[in-house]
Order: sequence, then structure tokens, then C-alpha cells
Amino acid sequence: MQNKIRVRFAPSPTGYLHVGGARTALYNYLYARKNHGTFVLRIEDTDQERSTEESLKMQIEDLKWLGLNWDEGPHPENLQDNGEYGPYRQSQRLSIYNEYIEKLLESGKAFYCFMSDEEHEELKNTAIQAGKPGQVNSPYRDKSLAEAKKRIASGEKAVVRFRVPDQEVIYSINDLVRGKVEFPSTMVGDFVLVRSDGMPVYNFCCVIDDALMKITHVFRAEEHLSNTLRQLMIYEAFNFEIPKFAHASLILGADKQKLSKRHGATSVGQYRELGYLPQALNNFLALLGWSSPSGEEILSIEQLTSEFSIERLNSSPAVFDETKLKWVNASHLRALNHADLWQLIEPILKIANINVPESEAWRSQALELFKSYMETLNDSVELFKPLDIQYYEISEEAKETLSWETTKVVIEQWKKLIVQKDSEFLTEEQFLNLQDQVKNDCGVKGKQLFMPIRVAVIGKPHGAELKTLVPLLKTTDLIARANIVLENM
RNA sequence: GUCCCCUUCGUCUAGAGGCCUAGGACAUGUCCCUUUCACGGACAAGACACGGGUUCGACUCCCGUAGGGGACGCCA
Repeated sequence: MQNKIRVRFAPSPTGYLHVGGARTALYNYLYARKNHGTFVLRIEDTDQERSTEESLKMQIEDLKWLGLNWDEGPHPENLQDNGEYGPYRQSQRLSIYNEYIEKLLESGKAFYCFMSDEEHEELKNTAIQAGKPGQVNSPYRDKSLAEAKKRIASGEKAVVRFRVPDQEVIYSINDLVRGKVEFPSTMVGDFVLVRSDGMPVYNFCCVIDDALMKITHVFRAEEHLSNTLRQLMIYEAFNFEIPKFAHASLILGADKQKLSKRHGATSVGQYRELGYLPQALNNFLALLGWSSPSGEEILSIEQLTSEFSIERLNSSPAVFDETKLKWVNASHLRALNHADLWQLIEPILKIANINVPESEAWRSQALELFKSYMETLNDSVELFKPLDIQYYEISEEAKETLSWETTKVVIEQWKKLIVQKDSEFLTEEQFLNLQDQVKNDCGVKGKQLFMPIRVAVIGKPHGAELKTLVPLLKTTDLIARANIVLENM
């Protein structure tokens, strides 16, 4: 049997979870599930300055919300390590890294470097001015290890750098998305492995961890493509088996620049707050760089899982189009059953302080009516608001309707006929009859008839069908609303 | 500047040398449904960046050019 497929998502807890990160996590998740592999969550928190516990928690919450459950990594509830290859937080793997650094130092593949930032800068500039690539090799690359250790023992600060090959060597990978990609070793200079404070950097930790955690496939974004060279050098230095790489295209803003905060909402949390469904966000993100063989665009996570394949990953960058996201979201929203949909909407209405009847039948009827108007969960606020009498108001667009000659009689008659009813709610049939009666009594039909009634019901001349809408409102409410309109005429 | 990646309708994409008069989806427009609006349905408009090869034949392969993006950190 082949080695079991193991993939990982390795976010850095330096902020919220980005939609780009979410897509990377999704691809990893889908590939693992599709192939019955293991999905590992690893926390890359070697940048102690910027990493925060709060970001970690936020990102974990976002991943949970998206349903991208991991098999190994920090436990989703208590964040304790869960799995055989821990610790899963790089900040807790220092002793492991030190062991490997020591090997590199001993074998001369890495060295202590005492160069100052200024010296480094100067070497870089002279190289560029000479028309050479701006990569520099350290003047300390051939100094003796014993001597360096002596200097450090006496209190001097040093970084550890990797000693890149003296001659140009071509490193190459067979990227699962891009095919063969070659990197000349001269693309990089002697790069830092360990900071002067003793904490190793991303490129090093990433390789050690992927190797030790037996990662077989690395799905990540294209911005990491050029990091791959440094990583290949480290893999080679330890004779580690190299995983398969799949560099997905970047997600861009409308201006074709890499998606960033100035493009608006870019975090998973923001979309959640905007009223998007996790299944919709997953669906939309999957389609940014991947397509279903069936050509279908609205797909559940189960469909995504069964249809996912690397071959259908696209190598060119994709613009994040919020309009399409809305459509995907609306489609998923409409596919929800009323009980589930209500559960999602209820807290939103509560926060907006909108009160509606408790009855399940009432709710189901209201959702049936409003579902086709909703693109996001938050749209429910504007939809349900008019049903709560305390928010009833006459809109600007109702002005024209109210200016018609016949409007007043229509509304007066409408009110009069409701007053005669003694039931709490009107049935659809009762409403239809009542509307007919208004038509006959006033001799008014068409727009002149139902627009005034609609204004008397929801304050606007446009909106959902009256015969479904009216039975959702108490007759006492209907009368109160009619009174408000009449007072305002 | 150097290196790497990318280039099909406005946007997401299909396309593995003849199935391409380039297909679908979002958005747009028109019409139908509807006593309004939304949903739904129909139709329309809309793209192979450019130039050279290779080939009987190129959206597909190769080379250039242009444009875009990424990397060149003691960030990831």
C-alpha cells in the first residue's frame, strides 16, 4: 500500500483568517477527504512579534465555522495538541529545530554569521549595481565553527545562515499545478535559518515539520513558489523525501492586485458577519481556481469532496467577485429547509430587535415568502422589519402612490372592511375576497388598487405578494398601519 | 534591476492539435411569467494579448514581445 496521504494547512496567527488562506485550507481538506488521507493543522508562529493567541483562536473559530475539520493539530476546543506528530505549534518545537540546525552547522552546510544589517545591505547594493542578482553570500560562510562558537559564548549575537552552493545548480520541482518549474540556485544568497534571538525562520521550520510530520502533498498559494527553492536546498541537506507541491493561483482584487484589506471584506469572519453561509463561501472559493468536471457551479461540500482533483486546478490568478459570491450564497440559502434557515435568521432578528410571532407555521410561511428576496442572511432584517409594527413607516417611494386621487378611499375602505372582521389573522382567501370588495366598492383596479393597499401594509408600493404577506399580519396591526397612513395624508 | 509564475467574454471558467461558427456560469440588456417587486424561464450582446514559427491544420505545441502578478526579510 502507498503511504497514506497527509496534507496540512499551516497558517500564521498574525491576524484573522483571510479568504485566500481559507481556500488553501479548503483544497487541503478536500484532497485529504477525497483520498481518505489526514488533514493536519499546524501553527506557524515563529514570528513572535506578530503572532498572538487571539489570532490563533479567531482562525480556529473560522476554520470550524467553515467546517474544515482537521484530524491532527491543536484540538478545536481546548487547543491542546492532538495527534502523533506534535507539537503542532512551531513555537513549541524549538528543541527539534535546534537538533537539526546543529547537524547543519557540524556538516558545514550552515554557518554562524555576524554580519550587520548595514553590511548586508551594502553587499546587496553593490551586487545590484554591478548588474548581478541582488543575492549575497556571507563573508562568514567559510569561517570555522569553533571560532564562531567562541564569539557567541562571549556574548556576541549571530544568525545561522544556509550555505548555498558555490556554483549555479538548477533545482526543479514537478508542480502538480504548474508542471516543471526550475529555480537556479543563484536566485538566493546565503539565507537566514535562525534569527539572532535563536528562533528559526519559516523556510527552515516548514521543511523540518513537513518532513517529520510525513506530509505527502503541499497545497499552498503561489506566493510561496519562490520559497520552494530555499526549501529544496534544506530538503537536500537532510536527504529528506520531498513532498509533492501544488501551488494554487493567487486571489486578486478587482484591480488585479493581490487581494488585500483595501479591497473591502477579505476575511472569513467578515463574510460570516455579513450573513454569508459557510457552505456558500466554500463553494465560491473552490471555484476560484478549480472547476467541477460536471460544469455545475452550486456544489455542496460533499460534492466538492467527491469531485475534487488536482488536475482541475487552474494556474492563472482569479479575481474575487463579490457579486458572484452573493449569487452562490443566495442559491445555498434557498436550498435550506425552513427550520435550518430560521435557526440562522433568528439571532440576527433578535440583535436587530425585531419581534415576530413564535408560531412555526407563521415562520415557515414568512420564509417561503421572503426566501427568494434574500441573498444574505442579513437581508432578513430589512425583509422582516416591516412585519414588526414598531418599525412600520411610510417610505419615500410610497409618495407617488399616496398622491393618487383614489388612494385615500381605497385605504379607508380597506381599513373599514378589516375592522368588520373579528379573526386575529386573515386567511389568504379572506384577503382575496376583501380585496375584491374594495375593488367593487371603490371602483378602482390594478395598480391603483393594490399599491395603496401595499403601502398601507408595509409602507412601500413594491414588495412581496400581498396575498401571502397580509395573512402574516394581525388584523389589529393592519388597522393600526392603515391609520398611520391615513394620518399622514 | 534579477529570478519565477501567469495571459480565453467585464468577472469565474470549459477547452489535452481537427469535435470551436470557442461552450457554461455571474453580471448586463430585452422579452415571458407576475395586477408590483423578487424568484423562475427564454433570447441577446460579449473573449482565445500581440508577433513569429512547427503542422495539411493551432485557443491548444515552441520561441519572442507586451502586459499583469509574485519573490528577492532576522514575515509567512
